[in-house]
Amino acid sequence: MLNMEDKIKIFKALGHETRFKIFKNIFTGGYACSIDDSKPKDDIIAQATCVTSIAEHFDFALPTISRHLKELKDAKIITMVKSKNKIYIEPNIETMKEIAGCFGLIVKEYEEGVIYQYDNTK
Amino acid sequence: MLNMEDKIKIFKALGHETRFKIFKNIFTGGYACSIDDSKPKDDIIAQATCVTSIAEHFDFALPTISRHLKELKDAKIITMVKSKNKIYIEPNIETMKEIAGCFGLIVKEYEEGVIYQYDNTK
DNA sequence: TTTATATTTAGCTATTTGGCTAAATTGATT
DNA sequence: AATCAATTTAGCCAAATAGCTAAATATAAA
Repeated sequence: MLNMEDKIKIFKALGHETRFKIFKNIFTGGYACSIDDSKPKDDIIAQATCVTSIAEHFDFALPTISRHLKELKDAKIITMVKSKNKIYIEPNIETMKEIAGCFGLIVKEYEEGVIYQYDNTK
Repeated sequence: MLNMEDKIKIFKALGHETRFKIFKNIFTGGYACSIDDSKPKDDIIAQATCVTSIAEHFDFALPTISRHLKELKDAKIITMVKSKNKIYIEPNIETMKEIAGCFGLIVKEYEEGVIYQYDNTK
C-alpha cells in the first residue's frame, strides 16, 4: 500500500523528462528489458536491460542515468536486481496498479456524481 | 489529448507535497469546491473554493499558494474560473481520465502478458 | 593476478524551485 | 472617490536538483 508520501515520490520521479522516458520505455517494452522466464532466477539472459544499456539511449553521462534509475527504484517504479556484476531493471507492476487505482477512483467518483466540475454540470 | 510534455508537467505538479494536498482535496471534495449547478454560470455561490480559502488550510503565505495553484492550472489539473474579483477553482476531470487511461493501459498490458516483470514470471 | 566491465559514490557547479515580503492589479463596496 | 478584498507580479534568497568528472567498488575474464 502506497501512502501519500510514496505517491508524491512517484509523481516527482515521473515529473522529469529523462526519468519519464526511461519509465515509458521500460513499461512499454521499448528496451529489451525482460528476464528469460524459462531460466532460473540467477541465470539472467544477456539482453535484459542493465544500467549501461539504458544509458546508451541518452546523451547524459552514465552516473547521471544511474542516479535517475536509483530515484525510480526508490519511488518503487522499477526494481533493480543484481546478478553477477550487472543490475537488471524491471518494471514494478504493483505500483502501477495502485496508481491506476487512484486515478481510476477519481474518474469513477466523478461519473457517480461524488465530485464534479463546473463545465460538466448541467 | 495529452502529449509527453503535458504528462511530465502533470507529474511534476503532483510531485510536491503542498500541490499534492491541494489536488487531493479538490478532487475528493475536501474543500467546498463546487459551483452551484442550479444557477447560471456567472452566479457562482459563495462556498466555491477560491485561492484565499484554499490558502487557509496551509501555513504558507498566500502568494506561495497562488503560485502552486497556477502550476496546477498550467498542468491542466485544475481550472480557474474568474468571477467578479474571485477565482474559482475546479477539478479538471478530462486530465484525470487521460492519466487514469495511461496507467490503466500499463496494467492491462501487463495482465495480457505484453509486458512483464521478473517476480511475476513463472 | 591483472585487466576489463558494470555500477555507484563523492564532490563540484549551474540552474531551478519554493519560500518570503512588498507592491501592483482588479473588482466590490461604501 | 476612497477603501476593501482577492489575487498576481516582482524581486529577493536559501535549498534542492541535475548535470559533470574522477575515483571507488565489485565481479568477470584473461
